[in-house]
Parts: sequence; C-alpha cells; structure tokens
Amino acid sequence: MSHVQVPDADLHAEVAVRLRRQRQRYTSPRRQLVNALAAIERPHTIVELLNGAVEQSQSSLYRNLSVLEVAGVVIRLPGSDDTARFELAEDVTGHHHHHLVCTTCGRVEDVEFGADLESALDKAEAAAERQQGFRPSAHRIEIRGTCRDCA
Amino acid sequence: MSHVQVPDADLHAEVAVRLRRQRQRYTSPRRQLVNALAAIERPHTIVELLNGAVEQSQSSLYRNLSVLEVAGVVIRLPGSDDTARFELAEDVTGHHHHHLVCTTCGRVEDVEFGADLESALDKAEAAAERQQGFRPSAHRIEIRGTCRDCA
DNA sequence: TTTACTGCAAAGGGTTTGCAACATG
DNA sequence: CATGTTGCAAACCCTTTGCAGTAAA
Repeated sequence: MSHVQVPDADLHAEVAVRLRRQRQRYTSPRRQLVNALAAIERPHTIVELLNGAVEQSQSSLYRNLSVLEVAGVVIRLPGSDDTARFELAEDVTGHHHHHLVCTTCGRVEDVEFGADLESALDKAEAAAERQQGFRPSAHRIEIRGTCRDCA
Repeated sequence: MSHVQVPDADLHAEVAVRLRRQRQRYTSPRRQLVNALAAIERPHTIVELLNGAVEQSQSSLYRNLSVLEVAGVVIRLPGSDDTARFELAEDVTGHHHHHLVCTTCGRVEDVEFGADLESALDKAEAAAERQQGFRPSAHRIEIRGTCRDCA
C-alpha cells in the first residue's frame, strides 16, 4: 500500500480526531473499515467490502460509511453502474487523483494527472466563478473507456 | 435554445437515422422527448421531464431514454444525488461541455472549458493508455461547489 | 448512566419489467 | 400482419431506518 502517503498510525490518529469532532467513536469495526479502504488503490463497493475484510452487517457498513463521510474521512462516488463506491478523502491520504472508469466491467481505477492539467483546471474553475457565479470547492475528472482486462 | 448547434430538422433527422439503425421507430413521444432535452442547456431529471413537456408514462420515459441511449442519442449521467440526469449526446448536438454540480441543491449546469484544458486532458488520456493499458473513449469533468442561487 | 453503536428486519425510493392492448412499417 | 411501443402495476435492487439490545465514555 505504497500509495498511503500518511503512515498508518497518523491516518488512524487523524480519523480519530475527525470522528471525535462529530462526537462519534472510533470503534474497532470502523477502524477495520478504514484499513480496508486504505489497503487498495481504487474505490470500493459495498459488496467488495462485505466480501472482503470488513466484518459488519450491511446496515452498519452503510451507517459507518455515512458517519465517516460526514466526518470528512470518506468520499462517496455515485458510480456509472448504480452502486456507490467509497474511498478515503484526499486530505486524509494526501493523494490527489482521478478515476479511470471501464464502461464494460464497471471497474474504477485511480490515476494521477500532471501539474499542467491540474493548473489548467484551476483556471477553468476560476473562470466558471467569474462567468456563472458558481463557487467551486472541488473537481472530479473521470476518463471513461476500456480497461486492460476488457480490451 | 441557442446552444443547439444543429438545426432542429437536422437533429431529428440524425436521431431518426440512429433509431432506424437499431430497428426502432421515431414515434411522436420520442420526438417530444428529444425536443425537451434540446430545449434547456442542462441535464434533465426524470421528474423534470414528467412535470414538463414530456407526456408519457414514467415507464415509457425510462424505456425511451434507454432506447435513445443505446442509439447514441442520449447520455445518462448518474448524479450526486441518486436520481439520474439525461442529456443529448455531444456528437448529436455538436456541443462539447462539462458540468457544474451544486452540492447544496443538486442542480447541474453546463459549462464550456478552453482549448488548453481540453488539450491537457487529451495528453493525460494518452498517458493513461501508455501507463495503465486503459483505452479512453470519453472524459467527463465535474466541478462541484455552490451555485449562484445557493451562495 | 447517558449516549453512541450494532444487527436484524422492514420500509423507502428510483428504476426495471411482465403483460395485454395499441400503433406503426 | 408482424413487430415495435405504450401504460399499468408489480417486481427489483440498492439504500435507509425503527427498534431493541450492547458497549463505550
């Protein structure tokens, strides 16, 4: 898990702080969930999590993901197929990235782009604010296509 | 509807061709649906369409949108809230654009970006293909934030 | 000992589908 | 007249919620 820029201990410490801010507890199932999200470089579906290392009921998983989302630890990505995918927030991992979405199998991979693209995007956001009165807070780029396995 | 780069007659002719390719008919409810999608510069929800100019049952609307999507006329955008939004495909309208998504009210507006951003994106797609064996077919940029009305 | 967390089962809500009637090529 | 299209109602599936019991501060 080389992509985790923050050492595990710091990751958990940061999560604990953010949960405490919401008067929520960092229980062992929640810690297990954060570990599962940190372990693979790709957004996770509910089913993947339940079939993997996460040992909690489906309803608790939804609830915990929601709590972590409100605490700013988890981001929910409404997918192209109609199952949501979840990943750790970038300011928790220190890992700014975007997504490659395979339109054949639905798989979503992380990808990083160069500084030139990111800065062109910043300019475009500023222009949107000037021209349409829209105040940007984040961006999301999705490249759709066919992944290696489906080619 | 100044954004419709293709005259209405040509738009309908093109849609008719694409439907015929799928052995589907260009019925009057479908024509009305295409007109509704062409009339506003922003993706439409099912509810908006049903409350607006589209006169058909909800199930027919879903089915017609699906038929038009397969024919390459309509694009389905799985939204941030969990209701899908639909718009005409770019190669039918000749209007390449992206989206401003208001995270407060859920509204989605169209936005156009400059050539520098689009070309930086093309390079990034090429890099993804070289590095990860992913064959890109389209991209989608979403700027999230607060719209003028919600500010 | 108060407040949060959990699992189970049931409800919710957007979307899809079976079916019989209708319309179009 | 053969095939596509429609509306209704029911089914589907992902997600959320009520509730009673459990655990943590």
